[in-house]
Amino acid sequence: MAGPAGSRGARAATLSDVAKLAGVSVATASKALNGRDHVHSRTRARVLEAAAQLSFSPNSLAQSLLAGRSGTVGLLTSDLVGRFSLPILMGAEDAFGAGQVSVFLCDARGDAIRERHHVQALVSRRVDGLIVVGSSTDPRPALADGVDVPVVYAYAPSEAAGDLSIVPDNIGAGRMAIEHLLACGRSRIAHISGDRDYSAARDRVAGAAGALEEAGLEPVGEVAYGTWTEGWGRAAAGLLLDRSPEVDAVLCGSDQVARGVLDTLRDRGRRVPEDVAVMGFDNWEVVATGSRPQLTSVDMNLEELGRTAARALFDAIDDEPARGVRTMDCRVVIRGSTAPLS
Amino acid sequence: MAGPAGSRGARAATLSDVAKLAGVSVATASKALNGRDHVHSRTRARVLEAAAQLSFSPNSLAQSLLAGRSGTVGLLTSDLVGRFSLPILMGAEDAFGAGQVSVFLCDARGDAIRERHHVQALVSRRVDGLIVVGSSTDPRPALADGVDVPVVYAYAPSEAAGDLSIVPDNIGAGRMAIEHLLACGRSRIAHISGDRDYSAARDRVAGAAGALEEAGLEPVGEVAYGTWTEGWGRAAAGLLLDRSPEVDAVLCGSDQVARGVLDTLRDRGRRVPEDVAVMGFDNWEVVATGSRPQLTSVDMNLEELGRTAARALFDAIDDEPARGVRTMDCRVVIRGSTAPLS
DNA sequence: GCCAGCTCCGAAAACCTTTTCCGCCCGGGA
DNA sequence: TCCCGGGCGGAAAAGGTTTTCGGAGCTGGC
Repeated sequence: MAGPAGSRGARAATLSDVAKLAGVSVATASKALNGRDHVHSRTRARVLEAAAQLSFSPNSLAQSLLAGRSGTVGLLTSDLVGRFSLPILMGAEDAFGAGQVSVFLCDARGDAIRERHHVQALVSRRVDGLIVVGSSTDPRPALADGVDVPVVYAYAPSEAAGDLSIVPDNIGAGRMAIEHLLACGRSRIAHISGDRDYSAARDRVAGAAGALEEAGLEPVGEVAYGTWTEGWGRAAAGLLLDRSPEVDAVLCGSDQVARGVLDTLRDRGRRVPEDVAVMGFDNWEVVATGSRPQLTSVDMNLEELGRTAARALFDAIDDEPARGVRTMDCRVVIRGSTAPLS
Repeated sequence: MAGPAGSRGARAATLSDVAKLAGVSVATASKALNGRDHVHSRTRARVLEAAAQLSFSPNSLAQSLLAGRSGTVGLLTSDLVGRFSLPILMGAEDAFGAGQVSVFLCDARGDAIRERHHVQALVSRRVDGLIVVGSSTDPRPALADGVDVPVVYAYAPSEAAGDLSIVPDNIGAGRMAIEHLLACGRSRIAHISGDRDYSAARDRVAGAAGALEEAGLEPVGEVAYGTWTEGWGRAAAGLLLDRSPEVDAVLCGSDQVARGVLDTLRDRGRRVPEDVAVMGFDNWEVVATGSRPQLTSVDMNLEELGRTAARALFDAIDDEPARGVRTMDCRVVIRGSTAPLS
């Protein structure tokens, strides 16, 4: 059933088992399996045959021990449950998987103790590097000293200037969003944001304000800060329509807020996008495509951010360390909730 | 700056470095650090001091090599992007994290080749066990033979009867949902499901049908199969109201479908929950709490499922293997969209 | 026939830790 | 003073792999 390799519990075949079966030394078996020179093709074939027969799988622990590199990295998230860690994680996993690197996943659940604990374990396992994924774009404390492997911070930058961090360009994103609305011919643009305590919210607002000002336009009303929820979107939109009924576009702090805004607009009989254009943030696929009309949104390219972080970590491992904060461009994904004024 | 341990690139301190600094042999150093007997307390203190000074961290690779177990497990998902893998993964990570087990995360992206590749890598890294997380509750092929570590299948059961699988009890969930609606005094209950190709959809329907029959009730209309989207929910609800306006409760295949149903009910002037109760499935927090009214939903307890899978894997590693399919109970989370008829 | 040179293979060290077993030294008792 | 025992520390092996270096065997040329 389980093939000639024997069933579960049988000790895994080792290189010297293979060598014995092939009638050669371990050294020769190693060279044969690794494609080294100075092995006769007949011998090589015999070794390969023996290895296949025993379903030999080289022990990476031994290889790593000898090589001084484990071919593993640690991915340390502070909040897996959040929506932003996952795509980053996927991008990183993707980039590493291609390069034969295995990934240790650790979730600190926002707890510093737990984080130290995980870091300690990873160091002990001799990971070649570490990616630290934050749960918001606010700067976070650097890892404790004594971690002498390369570290790349993703999403949340490190507070220490000497570290390398990869973050989305939220200022540019705010600018981009406004530019899209302007391109749609809108000029009375309001901004319903999310939680003011998040730098992501403030940065987007700053970018948007900059773009408006450059276009010589005044924002409609104050920027409305609140929470990242549909409920807030509904409430803030109601207030907005009461105070500034002339509004012809609403930029929202997140897709959820935008959903709430859409709800209120529909209740008040405003057509989207004909009367009012609505734009979200984060491009959360199911939310953005589930709404009526589908939601134009800004995508932070988080998967690409994860891939970039992974590549940066590769470089750092290969002794080409970088430092500072690198920002990644966002992109506007256009759907039905924004359209040119006719 | 980086402390006495030396900066990045300096070879990590080894046990013999510690021994040398403490003026003892490696054997003694090992015993001292591991709390073994036959070490004088003065000696032990000296060793501990030396270890701290060098910020010594034992090399897990060497330990694993010697011990014959690595203290690592593989978590193999077929679809990380899906909504169901993540909670399972978190539960498992949680259960393992408590022990001293590290988790390798691999995403096969639904590709069998990629999956084999990952399994091969994990075997080579000598993981002590494997959890395979499927993307739907439909049975999936077992891992290839030749994997001689324990494997637990989560969410999607293995097709091979000898394997151990942990899956949510969707039949029971369907039953539970109906029982809740009955308890609310509803008797004209329709079911708008998701994609018929998913056993999750069919199982929930079967459970719901059984509960209705036991209550001596006829379902309102046929079960409507479609897709797992808001759009489908809106469309199906429209049809339902046209054909069976007497309906007083709608059980939906997912929270997204339920959102769509809520939309249509609102458009048609039906009050929820006064006129019609609506119930979702999956208890997707942001979706369920973002809607108006908030959505009663069935939670599959996926995090608990992940924890259970992890514990089962522990048992299997400790030579207490189990087999067959174990189902996990679901639970109803009651919110505003269902309430007793007044 | 002998030697040079090339091809192929094997012995051994290295990576780092744990554990077993042995030996040393010191104190106490005869 | 001698012996014994107990307490403490050290040498060495084991775990599996890679690499280096040396050596064996064979062929071809003189």
